[in-house]
Amino acid sequence: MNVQNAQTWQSVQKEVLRRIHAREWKPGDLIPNEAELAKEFRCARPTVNRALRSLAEGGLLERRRKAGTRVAVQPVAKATLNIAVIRHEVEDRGARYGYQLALREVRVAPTHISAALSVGVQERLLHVMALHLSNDTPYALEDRWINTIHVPTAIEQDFRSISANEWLLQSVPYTRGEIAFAARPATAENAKHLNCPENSALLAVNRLTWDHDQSVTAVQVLFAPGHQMRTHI
Amino acid sequence: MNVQNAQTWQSVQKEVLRRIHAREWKPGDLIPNEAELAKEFRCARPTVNRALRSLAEGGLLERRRKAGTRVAVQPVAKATLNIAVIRHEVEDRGARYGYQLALREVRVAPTHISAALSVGVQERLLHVMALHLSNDTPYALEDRWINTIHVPTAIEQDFRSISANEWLLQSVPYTRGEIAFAARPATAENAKHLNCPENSALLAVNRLTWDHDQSVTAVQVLFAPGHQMRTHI
DNA sequence: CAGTGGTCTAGACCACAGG
DNA sequence: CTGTGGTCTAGACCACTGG
Repeated sequence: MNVQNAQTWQSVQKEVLRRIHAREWKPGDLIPNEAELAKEFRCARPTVNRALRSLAEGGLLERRRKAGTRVAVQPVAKATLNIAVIRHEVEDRGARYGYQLALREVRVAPTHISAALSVGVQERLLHVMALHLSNDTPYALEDRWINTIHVPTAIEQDFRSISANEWLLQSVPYTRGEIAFAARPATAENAKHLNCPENSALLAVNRLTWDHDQSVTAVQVLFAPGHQMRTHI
Repeated sequence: MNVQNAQTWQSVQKEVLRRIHAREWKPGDLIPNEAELAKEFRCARPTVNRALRSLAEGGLLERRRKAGTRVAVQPVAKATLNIAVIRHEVEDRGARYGYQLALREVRVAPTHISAALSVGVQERLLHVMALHLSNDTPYALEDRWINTIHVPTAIEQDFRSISANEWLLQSVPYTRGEIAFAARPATAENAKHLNCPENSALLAVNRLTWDHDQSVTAVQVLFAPGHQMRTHI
C-alpha cells in the first residue's frame, strides 16, 4: 500500500541539477513550483522541498514565497573551510605532530586585543604563543589571548603538553565566533619561530570567539610559507 | 484535530543547543535518540531529525546509525566563505567598482596550468589578466586561463568592458570546482598592477572549475595588501 | 540481528509577500 | 487576496552498522 521510495530527494535534486547544467532551466528562469514538480516526479511535496532547499542553501537557486524559485543568475560559490584542531589537521595529512610552547604570560593586552575582547584596557589577560610542528618542521604559529575573567580555569593550565587551541575547544564552550583570513608579512619574531625569511608572505587566520555575551579568546594562527587551505565546491 | 506547531524544528534545535552550551550534554556524551526526544518535545520524529541533522551538518553533533548521536568532542568550525563576482563584492561594500583589462592573449600555457586543466601542453589557451578597482584604488588582480577547447565562445569576447570573472559565471556552467587559499609575495608585475611594494604579502585565491569532465578555467585572484575575507561561525 | 538514524508519504496549516 | 514556499504530523519502510 505504501509506495516507498517512488523518488528520493537526491534523485529529484540530481534531475534538477541536470536541467540546470543542461541549460533547460537557464540562469534567471522561474522553475515550476513544488506542487507541479511533485506531480511530475510522482513524489510528495516535502521531498521536492528538501531537494530544492538544499540547492538554495548551496546558492544555486533563489527561493522566495509567492515569487517562486529561480535559477541563480550568478551562483555565489560557497567555500566551506573546516577549521579543526591543528593537531588533527597535521595528523590527517599523515604527518607526525609536534608542539612547543614559546611563551606564556599574564599581562595587560595591547589595546586592539582588549577592545576586540571587550575587556578593560587595564585588565590582565593570559597570553600564549606556541609553535605547531609537522614532521618536526614548523607548521603554524599560534598567538592567543584568553579572557581569564570569563575563563578563570585557563590560569591553572600550563599549556606545556596540550595546546591552548586544543584545550579551549575541549573545555570551553562558545556560541559564536568570527573568522578572518588574510596575508601578512612575517615579523622578525614570526620568522624566527617559523624558520623562514623575515617578511615572508604568511597566511593568517584570525578568530574571535564568544560565549553568549562574554568573549572567550582571540587568536591569530600564522601558517608557514606555502601553506594552502583547500576545499571544493 | 491537527495540533499544528506543537514544536518547530528551530525550537527543538534551540533547546538542544542550550543543553550543549550549558554542559547538560557534554562533549562526547550520547544524547537520547530521535524517538525519545520526539516524545519529550511532543513533536513528530522528523521534526527532531531536522533539528539534529542541521546541527550535525554544522559539526556540533556526530551521528551514526545504530551508534546514536553524540556531542562532538572537538567541534570542527566550518567557515563558509562566499565567493561572489568581484564587482558585487566591491559594490556590496558600498564602493564604486572599476575594471581594467591588462592583458588578453591566446598562447600555450605554462605546464602547471595545462596540467591543472588537463589539456595538452601544446594547446593554445586564452589568457586574461585584469585589475578590479574599488573607488579607483586597486582591489584585486585576476589572472585567468580559459580552456577554449571546451569554451570556444570565450574567443569572441574581448573582456574590455565585462570581466572574465563575470562573463564566465553568467555564461558557462560548471558542475564542480576546487578552491585554495594561500599567501603569496607580490611579484614585480603584481606590485605594478596593485600599486604596492614588491614582495608584499598578498592573499591569493586559486580556483579551478570543471563542467563534468571538461575543465573550464583556472584562475588566481590576488587581493591588495591588507585585504581580509571574513565570516562568522 | 536489532537499534538507530535516514527518508518518504499524504494531507494539512501557516507565513509571507507579490500583485 | 492569493499563490508560493515553509513546515508539522503520524505512520511507515529502509539502510546501515554496532555488538
